[in-house]
Amino acid sequence: MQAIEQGRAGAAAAGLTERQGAVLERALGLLVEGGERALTTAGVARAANCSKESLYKWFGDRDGLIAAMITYQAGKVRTVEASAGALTAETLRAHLVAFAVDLIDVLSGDVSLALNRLAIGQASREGAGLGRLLQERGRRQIGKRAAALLEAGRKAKLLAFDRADEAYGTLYGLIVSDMHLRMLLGEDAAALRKEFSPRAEKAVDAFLTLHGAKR
Amino acid sequence: MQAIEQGRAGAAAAGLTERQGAVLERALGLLVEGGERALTTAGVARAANCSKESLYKWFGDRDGLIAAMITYQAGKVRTVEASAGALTAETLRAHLVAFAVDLIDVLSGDVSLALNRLAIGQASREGAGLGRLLQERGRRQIGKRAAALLEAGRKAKLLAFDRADEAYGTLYGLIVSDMHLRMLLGEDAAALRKEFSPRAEKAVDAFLTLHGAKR
DNA sequence: TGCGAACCGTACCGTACGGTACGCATAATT
DNA sequence: AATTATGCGTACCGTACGGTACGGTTCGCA
Repeated sequence: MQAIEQGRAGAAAAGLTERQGAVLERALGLLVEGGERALTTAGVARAANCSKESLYKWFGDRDGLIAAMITYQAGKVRTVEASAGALTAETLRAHLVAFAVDLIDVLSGDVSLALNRLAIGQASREGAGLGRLLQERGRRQIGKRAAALLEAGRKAKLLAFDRADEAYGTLYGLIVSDMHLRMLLGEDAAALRKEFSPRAEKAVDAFLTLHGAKR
Repeated sequence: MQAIEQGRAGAAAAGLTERQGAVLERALGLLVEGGERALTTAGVARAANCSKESLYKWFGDRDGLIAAMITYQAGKVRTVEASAGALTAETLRAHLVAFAVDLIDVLSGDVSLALNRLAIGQASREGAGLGRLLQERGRRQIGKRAAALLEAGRKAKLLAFDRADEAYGTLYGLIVSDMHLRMLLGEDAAALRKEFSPRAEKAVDAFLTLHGAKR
């Protein structure tokens, strides 16, 4: 588990007061606990011991509050930088397996699932603004890490592919398959995550079969 | 495009009046058009020229209406049975590519996306009842077809795998990757589908590289 | 010590929804 | 022809939510 949660970094990164960060934290808690229906302005105000007036002053709008929640949560997720040391076939494989485990950990997290459900629910109206926000903010860190890893593998002549994004898509599909959707639909995330553990190495091996250069 | 839509089959399959099927059709239209917020009992009654009282008599509840919509829609999707003829490497590959295209067609359909969004939105509360319903009803047909195809391929000694469900998971991941989630989050489904077309064969080739016996 | 800004708690308003009840028309049945 | 069932249209009720306004309080600052 290398995805680090830093308590106040999310607030600072988004240019928010510590108090506002605490409010967003409580809002995320409400969302995780009871879904979108629990995310009412009155409920957030009550849970965070602040007034609705402050909520509207700080975030402008209910959608602004949600957007701030997404940005705040994305700011909390930090991924380890790829080690710049020498890359062998074994270390590459280990890094890929670690990436797979971290990816599943992130996708199966309570807050991640709740925010994805919320954004998907709002996707029909409002032109997918929250969806894009979630996609960009959320995938940026994890995607950057994968891209760096793949690029390093290619530079070390351990991987072979034409386009890095396509290779990443293949890796992603092999790792995730339909697990994310099933979790979003309500299947027990913990059970699926446990069931996945032995599959991580298989997925990486499949990816190396497809894109490994020295096999 | 081999997923066939049969007008009244959905109604008959679910034991519904033709009139009730028409009502569900309008309800699906409303849902596709405006998302969950447009799916109000008054709106359905107005759009379908029926009374709210009839809605409650027929479907009991708003959730009952939604469940009926899912069942009705699932009853409309029929997939072609795998041709029982001789299976060569070329015909197997062609069947797999056709399956990939059909799978993306189904997943990117307006109604499918709308129902998935709805079920995901309701997944937090109510113990994932709609989610399971959608998963079982929706995946049954397409999954059965894939299983038959894979099993036939193994029997013809063209494919090699230990567990059919794991192989199917691999195939699914290679085909879909994160396209489904991106569409659910609001990315333009038509654009993604067009972008996917050339990738279908690559996905199948990758699957055959992993599980093809004669390579 | 006096002042102003920020903010909490609460009350309030308009709206919209789920669900129910009633009056009336239409069609089938006896 | 009379009766019954079905169902449409509408009105209604209770509730809950988003958003706004107001009085009182705390805290920093001069």
